[in-house]
Amino acid sequence: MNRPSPDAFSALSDPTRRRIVEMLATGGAQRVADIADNFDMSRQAVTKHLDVLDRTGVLITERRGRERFNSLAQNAFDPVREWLEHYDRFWNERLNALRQIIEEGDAP
Amino acid sequence: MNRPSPDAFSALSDPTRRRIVEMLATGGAQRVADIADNFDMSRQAVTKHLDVLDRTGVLITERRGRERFNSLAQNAFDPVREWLEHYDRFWNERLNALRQIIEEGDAP
DNA sequence: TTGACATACAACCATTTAGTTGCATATTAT
DNA sequence: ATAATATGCAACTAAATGGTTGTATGTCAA
Repeated sequence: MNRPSPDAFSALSDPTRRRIVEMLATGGAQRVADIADNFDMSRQAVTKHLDVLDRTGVLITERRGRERFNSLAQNAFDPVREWLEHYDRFWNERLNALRQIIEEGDAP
Repeated sequence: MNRPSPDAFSALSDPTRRRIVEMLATGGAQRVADIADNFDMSRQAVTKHLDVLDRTGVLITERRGRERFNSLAQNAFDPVREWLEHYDRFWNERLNALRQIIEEGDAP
């Protein structure tokens, strides 16, 4: 009964999951219980978030003995970044067109 | 009874909304009904998505007569891009550390 | 002015999501 | 062997989400 893998976009859509990614990125806790200590919610709730991140490929989970170590995978958010870069091109064009007006209107 | 504004991350998390953004970015339809024509769902459902995008600041809505024109706002996804860029730095560091190993292991 | 058109408003529904609690299992330490 | 620890599994719940339909409102055209 495997749930469908959420995509990177929806993995990112939850603030708790973003905080988890931040923790792992900055070399913080990696074990489930240690990660959960940073949140005001149950360990099981955090586990669920970790599972979501795992299913999207954001996390790599390694079981050593009774402990589960979670670490970041590379390139997991590439689809998101690529999407943004692609459409940023459009926004930048518009931005350039508007920059003058904005600066003129805001400058002291 | 204003609903809380969803952030840019969750605005992006729905594929229908991403397609709407793509349509607007590529100069496609701007009126509600025309946008809705591109989807296999009711116009009202599309309106709800447009409202979500509007509340996050992704869209700018302009009412002219009986028509509503939707266009993209600039910089709406900046928080997302900044977040990604920040943590990409981490991933790139790890990637550099691993590149050698990967290349050595995979090269013919 | 009447009718058609574009949209808004509102109630409702099913599914998903984010959380909970209780209990089971496996591993380590004494 | 026993107890403590780390995690997993499962059932449940509340609220959010993504969709529906029906009706109302304002605007344009004949």
